[in-house]
Amino acid sequence: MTAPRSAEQVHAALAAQIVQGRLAPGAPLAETALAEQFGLSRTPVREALQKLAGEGLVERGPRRAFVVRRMSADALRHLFEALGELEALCAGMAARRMSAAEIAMLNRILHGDGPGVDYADVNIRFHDALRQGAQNQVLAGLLEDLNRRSLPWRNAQFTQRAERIDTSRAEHRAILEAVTARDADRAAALMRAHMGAALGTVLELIATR
Amino acid sequence: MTAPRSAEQVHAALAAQIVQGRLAPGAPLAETALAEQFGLSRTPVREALQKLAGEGLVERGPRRAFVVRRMSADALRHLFEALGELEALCAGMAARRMSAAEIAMLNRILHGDGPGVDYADVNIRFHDALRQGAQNQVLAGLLEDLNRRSLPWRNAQFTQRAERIDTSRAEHRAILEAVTARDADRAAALMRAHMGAALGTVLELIATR
DNA sequence: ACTGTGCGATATGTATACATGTTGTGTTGA
DNA sequence: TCAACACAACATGTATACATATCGCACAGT
Repeated sequence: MTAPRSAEQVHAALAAQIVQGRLAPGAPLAETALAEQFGLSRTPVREALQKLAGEGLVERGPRRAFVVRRMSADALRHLFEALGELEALCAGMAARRMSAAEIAMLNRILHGDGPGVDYADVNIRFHDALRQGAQNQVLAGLLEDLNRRSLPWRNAQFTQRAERIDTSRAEHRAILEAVTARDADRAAALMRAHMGAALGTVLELIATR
Repeated sequence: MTAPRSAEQVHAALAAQIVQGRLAPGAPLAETALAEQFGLSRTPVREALQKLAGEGLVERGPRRAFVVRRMSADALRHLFEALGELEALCAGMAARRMSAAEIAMLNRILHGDGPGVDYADVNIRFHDALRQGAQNQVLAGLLEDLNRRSLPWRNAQFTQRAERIDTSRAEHRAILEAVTARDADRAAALMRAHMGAALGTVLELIATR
């Protein structure tokens, strides 16, 4: 592992560590320590931390120090609700706007997968395709942002239960059907329910911890 | 007016100038020149520029220099569409969740003001109250963000035509009625139409420029 | 005359030194 | 013994000096 050589690489490295949960919420991010760790001066480290703060992955703690962002149960609910509503919004828009070729691609993502492809991959590609299908770069950017911010908590439980995965697959197929039928309202409602179910289990797991 | 937190003051000053249109899209923001202008070193200026870039008010041009963000017609449409959809989403949620007291306050904002209050103020307070009424800090934050990003173009035409203001007032009252009736779908649809009308005129004005 | 290469200027990226503010601890007084 | 004040240590905020890359211009060669 070659040491990062620029502010952007420091940013990417820290973001990855936070998203993967290798840096727990509340963990201090002292500029001097990180600079020494990355073999750089404080300046690019500072720059990376400020960018992370702007993205909501990091916040200021006591002593104006940067710490990995902590979120209250309420804040988490708000984040997950926003994520679900925006995904639903995009699904509805995608049902109206996706081309036949794009819908065919969506179909291939869900059904064309052999046994070698795991659910997590299909899940990401399915949601990505719908985001693109909404044909609004601003909404896509917002969703990407919310996804990053929620990943640390969604990754807290790595292994989805098998029955939940089966249910999710069925929900994906139902959304695809609604999109194929150009039924925007149904696509949005199904996506809202899908996200609510998926994120609800995460919330429960976090609450019981 | 030199106070501590110089970087934040530079950020606020530049953001205000960009939002007010005093810095035109594409205008170069050289670090050295700004540092001299503010009587500071490049470090806090740099910090402010990076924060502005994270907020989408500034982008990188040739020579890696910062310039005031330019937006294509498509990007502007996407931004305005996202703004309208999120406002509609919040309006629907607010119709379900606002307390009676909050709705009464909304009523006072629209009807309780004398002729001395201008439309722009009422408009801002009305939309703010609805955003708060949705009771989701994340969505409120996203909307605040999109508002900032769109302000440079919304402010391009300072004076609303009188007939448009009257129409907007009527639309506000209709939304308030829907919220009072707890009709989320109607509130959302009315808000979507309201935003579409308000932003549509801006888009036309910019296109004909 | 046009094009390609090389050099120079200028702005950004990085490193380091200095200023400042906060916090924790130790000492002193009641 | 407890509380309050002062000092010291460490972290962030700012300034400055240095490194590096990119763009424009000029000159030379075809």
